[in-house]
Parts: sequence; structure tokens; C-alpha cells
Amino acid sequence: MGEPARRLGIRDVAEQTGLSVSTVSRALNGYSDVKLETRRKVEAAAEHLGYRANFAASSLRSKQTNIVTFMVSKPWTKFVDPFFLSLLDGVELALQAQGYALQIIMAREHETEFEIIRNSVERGRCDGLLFGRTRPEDERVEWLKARGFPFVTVGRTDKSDHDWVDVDHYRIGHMATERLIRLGHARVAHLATPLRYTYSNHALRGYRDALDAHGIGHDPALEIECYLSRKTGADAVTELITRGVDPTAIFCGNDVIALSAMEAMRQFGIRPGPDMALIGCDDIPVAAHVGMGLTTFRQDLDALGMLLGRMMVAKLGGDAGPHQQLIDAELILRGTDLPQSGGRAE
Amino acid sequence: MGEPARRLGIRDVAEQTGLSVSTVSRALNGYSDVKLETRRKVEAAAEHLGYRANFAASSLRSKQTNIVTFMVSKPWTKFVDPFFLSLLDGVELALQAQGYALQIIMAREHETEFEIIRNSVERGRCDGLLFGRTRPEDERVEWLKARGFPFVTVGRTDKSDHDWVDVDHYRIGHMATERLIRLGHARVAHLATPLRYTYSNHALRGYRDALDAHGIGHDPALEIECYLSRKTGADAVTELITRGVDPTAIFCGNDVIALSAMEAMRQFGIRPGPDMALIGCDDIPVAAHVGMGLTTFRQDLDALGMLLGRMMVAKLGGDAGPHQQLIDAELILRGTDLPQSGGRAE
DNA sequence: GCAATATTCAAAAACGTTTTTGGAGATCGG
DNA sequence: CCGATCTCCAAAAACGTTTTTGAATATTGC
Repeated sequence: MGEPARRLGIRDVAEQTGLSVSTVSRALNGYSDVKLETRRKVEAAAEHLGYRANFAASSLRSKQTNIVTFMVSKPWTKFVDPFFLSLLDGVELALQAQGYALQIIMAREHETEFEIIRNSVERGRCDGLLFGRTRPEDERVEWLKARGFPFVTVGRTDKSDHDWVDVDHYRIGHMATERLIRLGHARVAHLATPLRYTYSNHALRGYRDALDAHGIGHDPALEIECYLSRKTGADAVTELITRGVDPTAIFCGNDVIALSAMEAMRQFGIRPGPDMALIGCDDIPVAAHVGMGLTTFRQDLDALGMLLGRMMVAKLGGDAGPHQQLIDAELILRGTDLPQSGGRAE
Repeated sequence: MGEPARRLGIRDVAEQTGLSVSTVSRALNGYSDVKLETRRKVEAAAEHLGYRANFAASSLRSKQTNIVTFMVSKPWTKFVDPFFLSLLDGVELALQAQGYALQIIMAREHETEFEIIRNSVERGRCDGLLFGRTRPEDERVEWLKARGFPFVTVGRTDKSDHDWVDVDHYRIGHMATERLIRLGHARVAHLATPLRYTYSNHALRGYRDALDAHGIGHDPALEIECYLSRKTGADAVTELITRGVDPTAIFCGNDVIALSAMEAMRQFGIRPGPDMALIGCDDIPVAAHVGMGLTTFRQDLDALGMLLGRMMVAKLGGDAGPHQQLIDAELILRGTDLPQSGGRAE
């Protein structure tokens, strides 16, 4: 009868080499108390047999997975967000250099985010956790902190007493608004990204502070919160115009909102740029190609990702930290940040 | 002194309920031979204690992970390829509906692809494997087939005797070329995606067959293979023009190539569309915004992804298959597929 | 040359579950 | 009312590693 076709195990390597199972394990895992010659012999036998340690078994015994999980939240799964891939590319690079594997899981529903984290941590599926879209008061952050589980976030909380990397959206908001003011605009609107996220609040504060610094108070009618769908930038512009708020310039929290806003402007016969100045954020690929080109901010996401990965590796290596770092974005000047024209051509 | 702070285990749930460890396990895993009342009690206790089965242990004993791995290859990690995220979104949806988790790993170097697959399979890290960028003769496919490990690919091999989903690039190539011919173009060039991939060959065959069907032989000088970087579409156009090959229309294997080609055309004073017709493939977001809009093909990637996921679930459920399915792409008419103008305006 | 220390390896325990095996009590048919 | 069949659960084995423990041999210091 045919053999039961047992799976190849460390035992087979031991038999092949005439060594004990424990020695084989120690040789394969790079322990120092095994003679070089022995190690070579073991490695040769393992290679020859095609043996690899079973993941579940080794992770059960050693209590580590060598996996870092990045949880991507709904908005990132829904759009082709350049934020996503470039960032991950950097993270992966930094992790694999230290022997860690990057695993990506998706949180489709907003409510499942926490559940996914709990599951990953409590079931011991990974050694460290990465995620973004942090909120001013973030349940996930608090829970992980309380448990002492290693994690780094993209974005801060209000307390910010954990490890994070972040793009300086305060500075972005401030610079964008100031530039528009210097171009002669007195009524600058802000179409904000969802204010449940911390970074949106930072951008908003930057916007307001820039206005204040120039003696222009902020007008609630000029501030509209947009959600991450394709339409709300347009809706916001429509609202601004139909209500007669009449801004002459707009700072948008991201390019998707800006693009949507531009669409609405054209419907109203307003030329984005000449008739209404516009600055976005993110520099998505379309930004360079739409109309006369959208002026926006670019972030070095590769660098941000590598930073994120390196922080995680440092934490996992026992470095207590704190690990916190702010990244600057670069203003990309294109065609939509034009001076106040004094009214649109009829 | 202080308790050793042991990790919460199934034993604790057993003690809490006064049941045996085995019964708790069976209750939690939905076996039928446990009284409803007992099951409820166990679930309540587990919930109350916050217990979750350790992943490594359960996967070691049960020999399954409930994980399906999608390996993404280098080109997909490098660009913001819409192919990627939409596809994964669909896959994830189909998998999680059946209790499987989607895990994504990246193959940065081309050469590591195979190594990653071996590692995943031999170490028992997942129950099934998904990947794309298949080649006419694909080492990965052969190896997995020989091992009998469950996998589905995006794209076929020459033999195609495994499970796959694919976009019908033959039809795309045929339709695009035929459309250009009907518009009066006799010299239609083809900027192909890398021919090491199977789908590129299908597109090329479609292109050639359409020419043949109209009594136009294919001219090797009109066929240029482009690699997936931003520049080669431009390089190819430059080559066509400087060599005096003078096509009046181009069918591009994808939109990135087409966009790059358009850039080069403009440098030569050739207007994409009026002076040289152009059809791309993929309908990346920029395609709608560039110039007068790029005519291209759109694929329903969500559907493709869900199909992929459902096939994997079926396989894992024991359905022997074969599971093979071809998906049609939709022609999106925009501004670059114009009739032969008889020469460009000087 | 002898005790002390280093080096190298083997045996066995441990990791936390699921699965196998089997047995006690309940239910059923006649 | 008795044997047969079900229902529900407990005890123990098993999964394939890594880690702990300890012992044999080789090396060193004096």
C-alpha cells in the first residue's frame, strides 16, 4: 500500500543528518552554540530535502510571527488612493530588510476596524500593527496602548502620546490659505476632509490661523465638511454659490474634493483658477492633467512609509521610543492658484 | 509575588463554565454534538472573558489557516494601478463572506515571486493562493499544479489547464484595431505591454488577426514592445516617427503607455486624436481628463475580483472545477479615436 | 595533570488548540 | 422492562516546532 505521505518535518532533517531534532532547529535558527560544520551540514540537508519549518508550529512555540499587519480602512479600499500603495511600498521595504513580512488586511465597514484589531492582537496573528485614519479620540489607540501591543499610526490623536508618523496638515492649511490671501483673496473657503479624522482638524486650524494672522476672521459659512465620495466637493461648491457666500478662492482638504469642486464650478460657468482660485492636497495623478493643472501639495509617501516601517522595526527590537515624526509636504504650483480677478467675466 | 499574567486560554473558559476543554472547543467551533444550552453558556463565558483561540495553535492542530493569500507582483506595487485595488476589493468581499481572510503579500523583485510562493505553501501560511501576471510558460503555475495546492490566477498560461479568470485581451486587441481600420486607418501601430505576459500576446494576436481580416498584413516595424515604466510609450512613438514608419493610428496595450505616447506626440507637434488616432486599455482615472479624453477599454474589476474570490472559495470547499472564466471589457469612446485625416495640419 | 570552564549536542518539556476515542446517561422500540 | 441507539460530554492524544535542561566532551588555567 502507499505510504501515508507524511508532511516533511524537522524530524526528517534530523534523521538525514544523524543529529537530534533540537540541534537541527538551533542550527536553522542561527543559534551560536552549534559548530559551523554542523550548521552547514544541516543547511545542506534541509535544502536538499526541501524542508521549511511549519509556520503555525514555530509561531506557536516561539510566540512570534514575524508579521506586521497594516490595516487599511474603508476609504482607502474604495478609491484608487495613491496614498495607499506608495506608503505600503515603503513600509514593506523597511520591514523585509529586518526579516519581517508585511501583511495587509482590509476593514470594509467602519465598525469592523476595532473588531479586526482585536482579532489580530488577541489571536496572536501578528507582532505589530499599523493603521491610519486616526481620530482625535481613538478607541483603537487607547485599547492597544492599554494592552502594550506594538503599533504605529499614520496620524495623531489629540493626546498624541503614542507612536506615529504624520503629514503636517496644519502647515499645509496655513500655507495654502496664506498663499491665497497674498494673492489678494479675502474670502477664502475651506472644503474640509471629514472632521472625525485628526488631520482634518489640523488643516482647519492652519486655515483659520492663517486668516487670523492677516486680520481676517473665519466665517463658518465658508467652512464646509466634505465626505470622501466623488460628489461632495461639487455639493459644497453648489451650496456656497446658491447661498450667496461667494468665496473667491477655495482651499480643499484633498484633490478628490478639489476635482469634484472644479466640476461644479464649470457647471456654474465659473472657471477654476481665473474666476475662483483653488488649492488642493495630495497631488493625485489626475491633478496634473485636469484643466490648467491643480495647484496642490505633494507628500513623499515612500519616505513616510519607510519611516513607518523603520519605527515598527525599532519598537519590535525593543527600542522604547517615543517614535513620533512629522513630515512636510511640498507645494506644487500649477494653474489654479491665481490672483483675485475682481469678479468673473460674464 | 505578582501572577505570571498567563495568556487567556481555552482552559480558562473551561474552568469558568465547569465544562471540559474539548467541549468548549467543540461549542466554539460550531459542532453539532453539543447541546444548545451548553453552547450558549460557553459563548457567554468566552465573550465575558474576552477569549479568542490562539491562531497558531488552532491552525497547527486543524491544519488550516482560513487565509487566502494574494501575491502582488512588482509592477503592481510600483504604480497606482487601478487594476490592483478594485480587484482586491472584490476578492475580499467574496472571501470574507465565507469566513476566509484575505492576506496580501508583495513580491518586490521579480525573482522572489517563486520564492514567496514556495515559502507560503511549504510553511503552510495559507490555504489558497491568488496571483496575476501569468506568463505563457509559468513556473509558479506548474509547481503549484504538481503539488496540488489550491490556486487561481488572473491570466492564463499557454496550456491554460488550471483555474483562472482573465480579461479577453484578444477581443480588446481585435476590437480596437478593427475600429481604427474602419475609421480609415491603414497603418495601425501597436505598442504592446511586455510580451513575457500571456495577455500581451493575446492582445497582439487580436491586433494581427484584425489586420489580416481586412487584408492588411502586419508589419513588424509597427509593433513595439513597451515595458511598464512611464517613458517607454514616448520612446516607442519617437522610434516610430524618427524611423519614418509613420502610422496614422496606434493601439496601446494599456493607458499608461498611451499617455506616455501622447506626451511624445505633442513634442513632435502631433495632436493625439486629430493627427494620430489612439486607443488605450484599462481606463485609468487620468484617461478621462487628459487632452480630449483617451478612448480606451474598461474592465469591471470588482466583478473580476469577486469571481476570483468565489472560485477560490469553491475550490477550498472541494469543488473540483475546472474554474475558468473570461471577462469582456467595454469600449469607452472618448476623443482620441478619430478618422484618418489624410495628414496633419502644418 | 587536575579542576574549572567552554563548547556542542540530545532528551524531553512546552506552546494552546482540535480531534479522536470512548463512556455515561437519556431515549426509544418492542 | 430490556437491549439498542442517541445525545452529550470528558480524557487524552496529537499537531510540528522551539526552548529548557542537563550531560558528555573538549579546552583552558595554574
